[in-house]
Amino acid sequence: MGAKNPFLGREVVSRRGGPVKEPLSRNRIVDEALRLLGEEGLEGMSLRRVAAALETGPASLYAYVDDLGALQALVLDRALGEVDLTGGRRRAWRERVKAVLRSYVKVLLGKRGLAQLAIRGVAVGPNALCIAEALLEVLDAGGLDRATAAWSVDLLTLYVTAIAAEQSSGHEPENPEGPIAHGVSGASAELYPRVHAAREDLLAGSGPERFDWAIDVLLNGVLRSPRPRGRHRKPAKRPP
Amino acid sequence: MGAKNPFLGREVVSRRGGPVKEPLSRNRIVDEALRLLGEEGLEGMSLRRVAAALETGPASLYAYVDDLGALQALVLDRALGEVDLTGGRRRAWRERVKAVLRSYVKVLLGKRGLAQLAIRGVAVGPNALCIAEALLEVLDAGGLDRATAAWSVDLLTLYVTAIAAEQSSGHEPENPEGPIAHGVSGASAELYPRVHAAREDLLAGSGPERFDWAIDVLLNGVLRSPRPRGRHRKPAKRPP
DNA sequence: ACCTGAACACCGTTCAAGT
DNA sequence: ACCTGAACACCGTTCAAGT
Repeated sequence: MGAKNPFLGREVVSRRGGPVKEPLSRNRIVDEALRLLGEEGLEGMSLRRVAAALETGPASLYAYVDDLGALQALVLDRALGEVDLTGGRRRAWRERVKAVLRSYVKVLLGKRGLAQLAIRGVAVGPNALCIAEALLEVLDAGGLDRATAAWSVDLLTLYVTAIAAEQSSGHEPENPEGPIAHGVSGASAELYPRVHAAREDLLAGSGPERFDWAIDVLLNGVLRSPRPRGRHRKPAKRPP
Repeated sequence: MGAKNPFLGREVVSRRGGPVKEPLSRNRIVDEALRLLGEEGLEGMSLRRVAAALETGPASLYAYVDDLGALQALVLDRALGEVDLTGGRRRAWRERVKAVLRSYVKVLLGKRGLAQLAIRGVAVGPNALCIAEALLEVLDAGGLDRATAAWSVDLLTLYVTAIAAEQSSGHEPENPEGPIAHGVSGASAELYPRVHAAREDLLAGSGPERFDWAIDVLLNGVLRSPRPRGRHRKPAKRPP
């Protein structure tokens, strides 16, 4: 430890005596987990790896986080904070919905394991609620009745999450554009004549093209479908 | 081993000499894995448990199955063979589409871990192709052009899988109707006024009600949206 | 050549023993 | 009271040593 280059390493912060590790906190844990998720994918974000990156043992994390599932939910919601909810305030409402949803997929595809994480278990953290709030506002501005708007938020976010997960599975390690292409283009003309005939259409179009088409389909459908008749479940009195 | 009750146990099949275990086969492995999936859920379907149930070591399975992912794909496709593709031949095409998709969700929700398995990684096995084939046929009968029909199959199956996974996460162990209800009904009126105001609508409706509404939305949307413009990617010549 | 026991490198979670 | 090393009960996968 004698003559070390002072520009290397950063143990300058050390004081004589005990270690000076920044104390653990839920925030630091989620930060580190999100970084690991982006760099190593969903499988790489293990409690043990997060703990190791924070220079502690895996048991220490349980003081701040209930279990792996809770950490995953926290990480997902942290990431969802990056979604742009403005949607370009001046544009037509349909374009604003599209803008928000496009930002949503962009965020989900921006970190390696994020879309896979989002597709298991719907997001319900504060940032997910902000997204629902923003979508409800825009759909309301578009003139949808409240019941239709509410169910539409569910439909739109569920579909967008699903399409992000599908696309991100193609981005992963090997697999030239995912396993779908391989399965479809290998479909025999005798057994699957229609799949075979439509194979070019099935594989046609880039990600954004299909995404835009799908969102238009969903919005057109929502606008032309009758108001949902689902009876409200009053949580107050329950039947005996 | 002297005087045993001959009606207990079933080692009557044993012959002197070696063991008489039915030989392993890919079929037996997939059967056993599917059974475990239904009884123990997705996490319970491990290679080691499947091997133990077949009275062998985990390494033995690798002669018949590439890895866990391959086994999961085989199990999923095996299960998809139960989907009813007839859709009631005499009905109107929209009802036939709905019938096939309803059978699809029913199958996915029929075994505990199946929907969770389906949502990770789109199905591309022979039975999945049969479903695509059947849907293409009905959509063709409905007068959709080939490109729209092709993209619609993707949209419909992706959404139906996603909704099954969402519903099945509610069916799991604890959680009174899933985490969504808890997150939404706890949304504060100050931070999320619209979510708060719409909370009854967001939670209203049974599974089938929302499913039927969503399928109508998708079909209405598909019928009223312009033909997708996505250029075909000819696999022959690629740009330099 | 085929099969597999044992080993390897990981997991999430618990808990007793430390401070 | 808080923290955590070590242990527990699992994983998927590999491979050498058997037949």
